[in-house]
Amino acid sequence: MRGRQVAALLLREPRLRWRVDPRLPATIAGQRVRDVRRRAKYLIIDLDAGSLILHLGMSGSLRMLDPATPLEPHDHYDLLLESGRCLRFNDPRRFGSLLWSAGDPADHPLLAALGPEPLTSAFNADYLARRARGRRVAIKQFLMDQRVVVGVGNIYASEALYRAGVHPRRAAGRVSGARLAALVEAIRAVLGDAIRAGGTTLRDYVDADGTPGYFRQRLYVYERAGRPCRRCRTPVRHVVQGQRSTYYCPRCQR
DNA sequence: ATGGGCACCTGGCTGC
DNA sequence: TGCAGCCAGGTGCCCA
Repeated sequence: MRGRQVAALLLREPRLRWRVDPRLPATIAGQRVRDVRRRAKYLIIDLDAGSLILHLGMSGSLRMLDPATPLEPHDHYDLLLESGRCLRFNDPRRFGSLLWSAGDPADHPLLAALGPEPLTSAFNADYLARRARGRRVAIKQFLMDQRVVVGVGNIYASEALYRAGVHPRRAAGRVSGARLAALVEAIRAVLGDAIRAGGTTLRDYVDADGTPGYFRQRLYVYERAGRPCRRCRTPVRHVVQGQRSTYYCPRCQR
């Protein structure tokens, strides 16, 4: 997409997580794509006069295809390029978003308070200890708080806690410095491993080429309730925290 | 400031 | 075969 010009935005269904501004197609038509990048789970498409901020939510996907490709249910918008290609967004649950930022997207309200990227040096044991101090929220929910660290979703939170040997219900402020350091490394490792495996396909996730991710086979606890812990054979437990499923080994995680 | 719960929405699966 | 109930990869917002 880089260097191409936006020919049009075809907005079929503006009712996404936030209603897409009906003036957006007129705003971006004719602008050149200066860069395509990512911050947390937001995709940022920098144009001449501002940036598009996209999010896939739980069920969203983007495909680069020929604009003549027949529409499928939940194809909510097409970003047409002057090159003749088309970026098509599909999202059954409509938890995804399409926003416009006229200034620096880092200052956009949704991005301004985000925590560090987990694979950078800014995310380290000292940082995590400082943020966790005094916090009584469960460590699992703390790790999923995007103001603390971005990118750790429901699957990888459980997996990282397992790898670090930390009980998901322990108060964030009561996890020792050594264990927080182990958590930093566990988060880095699990995200790296998952990325190398192409992601985790639970049901229907596929990458831009249509390839599923193979990390599901390497999950230690997620969706393994009742099955033996791979390390100690104790049955994996399932609990609910903040309306989200959590999986852990009661023997390996303290 | 913090923590907890709800909201947004559709589809797929299970069990009766 | 139909249908109610439950669950799902995210995360902002409101209230106590």
